[in-house]
Amino acid sequence: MPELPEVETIRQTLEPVLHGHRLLSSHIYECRLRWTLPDHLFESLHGALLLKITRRGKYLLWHFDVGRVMLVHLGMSGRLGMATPREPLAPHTHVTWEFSDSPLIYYRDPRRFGMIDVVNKERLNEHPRLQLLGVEPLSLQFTPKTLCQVSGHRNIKTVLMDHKVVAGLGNIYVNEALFMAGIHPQRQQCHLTKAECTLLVESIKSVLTRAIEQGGTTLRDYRDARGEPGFFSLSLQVYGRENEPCLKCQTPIRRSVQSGRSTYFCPQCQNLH
DNA sequence: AGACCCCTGGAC
DNA sequence: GTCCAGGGGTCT
Repeated sequence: MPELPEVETIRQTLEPVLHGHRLLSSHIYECRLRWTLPDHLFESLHGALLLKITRRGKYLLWHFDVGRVMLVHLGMSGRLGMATPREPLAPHTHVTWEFSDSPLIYYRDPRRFGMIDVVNKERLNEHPRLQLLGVEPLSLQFTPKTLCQVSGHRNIKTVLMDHKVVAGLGNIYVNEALFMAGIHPQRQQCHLTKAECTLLVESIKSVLTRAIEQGGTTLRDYRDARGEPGFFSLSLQVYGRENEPCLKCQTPIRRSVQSGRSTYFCPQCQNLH
């Protein structure tokens, strides 16, 4: 479900509620996630003050004043939200956290592809899920060079989906950025011109920035931490538009499958050579 | 690079 | 019933 703009929107809607509040208690209702939650995972955080929530790729990092950090990844169907203490928990609720003077925070994940972990601050960058992540796409470190330096003959869509190269992109925004840049998803990365790499980097930054401004993309069930949907769905140019006319040239949008994921593109506007 | 795996739920 | 889904880890 959530790609970088959705995770960032959740961060932005959750942090103002929790920052400066103390974690009083937590409860694990369902320990089966991508990796099973240990019984006492959150114990070291009880009584700790939440300093801030940051984001790295699609991971949310909850920094506590005891030198511990909680990592949360939402997988495909994970959701962080707020509930009143009395209301019954929705199905597939894995964890709830009770913070001082705050609504009850829950994590819910029907497909169980998400993960939650807690680590020492000093060990954060060595965490197996973080240490191999590439650059942040909205940072100054993400440049045309990032794409040029990748070795091999992979197609450009696969390269952009590779979090070791650039962290946080997903299927929606890769499709959208490639359309915006006029680059066919099956182009070999090593055959892109410098100008195309530049345009692609600009397109990625542009589409992510606009998506964050719209609160992300709600296709089915994505909601921010307040329960609000995202409105970038209204701005999608190719994703999910198979057989619909290209918004630039009217040619029907095509769908193919690359690495098991749907790829949407305009065969007219997106150059293969 | 690609196939397969992990899961549930919704559309058809 | 079948197919599909915004994730990614782990094998060959």
